[in-house]
Amino acid sequence: MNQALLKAKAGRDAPPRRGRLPVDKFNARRVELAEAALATLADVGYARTSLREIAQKSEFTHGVLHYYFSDKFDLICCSVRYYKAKCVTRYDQITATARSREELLEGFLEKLGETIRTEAHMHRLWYDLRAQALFESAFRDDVTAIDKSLEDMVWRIMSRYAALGDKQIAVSPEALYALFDGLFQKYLLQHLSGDTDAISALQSELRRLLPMIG
Amino acid sequence: MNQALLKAKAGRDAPPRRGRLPVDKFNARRVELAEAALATLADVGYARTSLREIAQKSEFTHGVLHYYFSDKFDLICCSVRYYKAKCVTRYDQITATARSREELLEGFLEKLGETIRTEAHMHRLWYDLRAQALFESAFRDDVTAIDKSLEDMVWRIMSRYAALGDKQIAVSPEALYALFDGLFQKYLLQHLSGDTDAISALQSELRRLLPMIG
DNA sequence: AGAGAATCTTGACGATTGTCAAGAGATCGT
DNA sequence: ACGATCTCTTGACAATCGTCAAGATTCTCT
Repeated sequence: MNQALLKAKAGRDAPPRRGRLPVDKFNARRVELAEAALATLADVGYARTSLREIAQKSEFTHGVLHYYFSDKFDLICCSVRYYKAKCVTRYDQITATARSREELLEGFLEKLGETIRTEAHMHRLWYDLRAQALFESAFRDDVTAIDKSLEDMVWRIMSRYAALGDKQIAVSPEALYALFDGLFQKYLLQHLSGDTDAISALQSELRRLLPMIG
Repeated sequence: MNQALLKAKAGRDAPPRRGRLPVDKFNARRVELAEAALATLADVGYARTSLREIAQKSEFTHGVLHYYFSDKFDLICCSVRYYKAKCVTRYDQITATARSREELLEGFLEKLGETIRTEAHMHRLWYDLRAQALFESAFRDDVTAIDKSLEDMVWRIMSRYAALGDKQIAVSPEALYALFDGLFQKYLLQHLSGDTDAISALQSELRRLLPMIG
């Protein structure tokens, strides 16, 4: 067992220094296992996520998790950080290319509906982890950072939308994100409950709302 | 062991028929244990709430929980329903007595700050349970009902606020609740993270927002 | 090819979990 | 006061949990 590695694992943020060379291979496997952890979290929720179930979603056995992570917490924290990158660029394409308010609005709503339809489990993972941060201080910094980047994402979309209409945004970034997030969470629950109209209800709610805000 | 009781426990909603008389005493103890469950959920979160820890917060031992509830799920569902009644009347007093927009706004913000300061653990319990409902369908009906009654509560406050200024509310009840809820959750996390300015930040955010909405 | 390091599997450990059965204690009608 | 019923405790169970150590396997470099 590599002693330098263990030290790196203990400190939960520094990139691990390997004895030999392939530090990328090591990190690649960490990411691979983090993805398995995210899949498990999305499937059964934080409360019922176990290391053995995570390992079962990877191509390894449960013992390997303690080779790449110091403990369960380290693994889940790493997964949460990895999750962050996947969220925040979802609407950048449509924001950059849309040439009218209508085009931006409809493109955004289309993407929004699609992500609820196809990634609902990933989204509920996020709300679960954010709730865990209310109890577990080790999650708070990461969760707050993700929240902030989502807020920024929403603000970017709305800024472009307002600019296309030569308008000003009427509310603060916090309030805007709170509004979007609260609505998203509500209709996500409806969608997961089997309500087939949930997505279109969210879309028409936002179609009414956005012109009022900016 | 009472067979009729067991049957009542199996069906998770019907009021249990007892062999003898004191059906109220039976329900009173259920409520007592549900309160211990809520205290545990507020303390450690859903993921780490165990029956033994719940019993430890009551004056009984863990075995009694299976006398009053068919299983852990039944207990937590019952606790969630009991929780509902405690939330929705918090602002009724100030809504009824306030004689001006200013008085209502400041009274509301005062109560809001107070409940974050003194009942933060209870509030995080709610966000945890609502996240669990995204995974566990057995929670969904209760959670949706509680969400609705909170939405109604917010709408009542805002309606009164708008009426005192002879104005109309500019948004839908869903959007209004989403906005309040999203902001509340954000600043609750800040408050629990040790940010002593979180409450006043929420208050000034709402002070700016409410006059715009109605 | 062979030595040594890196990677992964296996199996075990102590602790904790939900559940339940057996029985002790309390309470009630008679 | 006694017997029946309700209430609660105790202790056990099988399962599952995170963790870790020992060893098998694979990879890498000379």
